[in-house]
Amino acid sequence: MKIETPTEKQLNHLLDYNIASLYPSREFAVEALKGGKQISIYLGVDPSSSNIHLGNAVVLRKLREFQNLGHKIIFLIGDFTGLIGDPTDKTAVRKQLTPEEVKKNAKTYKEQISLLLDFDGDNPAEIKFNSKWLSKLNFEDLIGLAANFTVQQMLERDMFQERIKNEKPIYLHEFFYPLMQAYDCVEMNVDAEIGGTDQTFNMLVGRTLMKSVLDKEKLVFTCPLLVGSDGHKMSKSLNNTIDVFDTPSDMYGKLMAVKDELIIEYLRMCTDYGAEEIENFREQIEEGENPMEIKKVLAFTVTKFYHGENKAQTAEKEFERVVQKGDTPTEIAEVRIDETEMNIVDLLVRIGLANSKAEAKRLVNQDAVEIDGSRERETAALVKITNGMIVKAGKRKFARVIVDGK
RNA sequence: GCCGGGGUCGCGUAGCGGCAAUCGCUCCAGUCUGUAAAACUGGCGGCCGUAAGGCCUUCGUAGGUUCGAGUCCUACUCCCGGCACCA
Repeated sequence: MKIETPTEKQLNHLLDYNIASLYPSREFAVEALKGGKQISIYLGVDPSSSNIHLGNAVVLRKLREFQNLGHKIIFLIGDFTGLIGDPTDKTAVRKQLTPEEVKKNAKTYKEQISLLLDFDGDNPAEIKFNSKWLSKLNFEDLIGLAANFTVQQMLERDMFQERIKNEKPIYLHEFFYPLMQAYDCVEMNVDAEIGGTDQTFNMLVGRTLMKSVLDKEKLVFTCPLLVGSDGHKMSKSLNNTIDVFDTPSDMYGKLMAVKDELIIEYLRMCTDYGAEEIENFREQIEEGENPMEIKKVLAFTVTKFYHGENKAQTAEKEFERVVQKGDTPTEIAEVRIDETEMNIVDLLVRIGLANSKAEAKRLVNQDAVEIDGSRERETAALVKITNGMIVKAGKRKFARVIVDGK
């Protein structure tokens, strides 16, 4: 199928921006893409977590770029591979998902990636599930597949080397993961695959297989990995992800919590700002501009991308009010109480601002508790309960007390 | 099957038979600032007590020894490594 020939600029952006490496080579990719011929490119994702985060979004946005240029996008949900567990970058063996978990996670994916890929229009992205073909393979097929690779090739993988060194187990089934992923490519007969740099090995196994089975040179694009807001690997277990489904204020707040040193990296990987604009931001920070201001641009831009301008603005105003100025948020949880007077510690537990009395006391002793704006320092204090009273514990925990008159 | 290592606060760890129990991370709070960034300080099992303090519960499970057990013994259980068996 013919599509419009990309401009030099589009092509360069596509192949250089937020791309870590290209296989077999950049020249090969240029050749494949400049002719105005539609290629099919896919991204495979394990439904191991139900949330798509900004790290996943880097790759998805790159896919969108391909889509906008007229290329065919396939989003493959690894509902079958998820059952086995990708051994990638795990020192220990990954927990295998139950079919229920896989199903549940896969379900929410489409909604989330609709924010990033176009599922309508005349070139809609397509979703596929690899259980469709992988579950049909029999043992004979599997052996045939496995015969394309040597154990040495599999063991080449850094992570396996690491495990051998540390005397950690490598289970046989872990070799099947790249094999299955490779089979996905063959089955879909795609022209290209994209993924994070952590997927390089798996994607290259697919390249090898396509070459030997279909005599086809599959293009492989790897995207750099976005680090979490704290600078560590972005991972759900480290609790440092920013999810595309986060509420606007959460998203905005989490982005503001990104370390200063990561601002530029986040701008480059999570926004549509071009290289010159980002260079501009970098210079501004270097010249002494308050990084906070740039971070607000980042937070706003990203929040706007996922939630729209209005909600992003609301989130920004809320952040300025609550966090920067220390005011009360507009939305506060309400708690009904039918007492007229309560000990401060009991009150904190009752309205859910503390999990235990000991914790509540700690908060009071740490000067973290305010009632209607005045700080409460005595754990023995009795508090008169008044309707609409606002209790604050720490910077972010608020509750409004509603007197439940009987 | 045999040998060895291990299961302690969310995670990772320390712990001569004698203090809810080390350290790092996360986390929470305060100060400051420029934000929920950075830095600094403090906290981080529960209940009672204004407090000093008291009590209770916790180191895989169940027993035992002991004035006293995370620490010693026995059984069980789960995890990890090696060897053996096997082709």
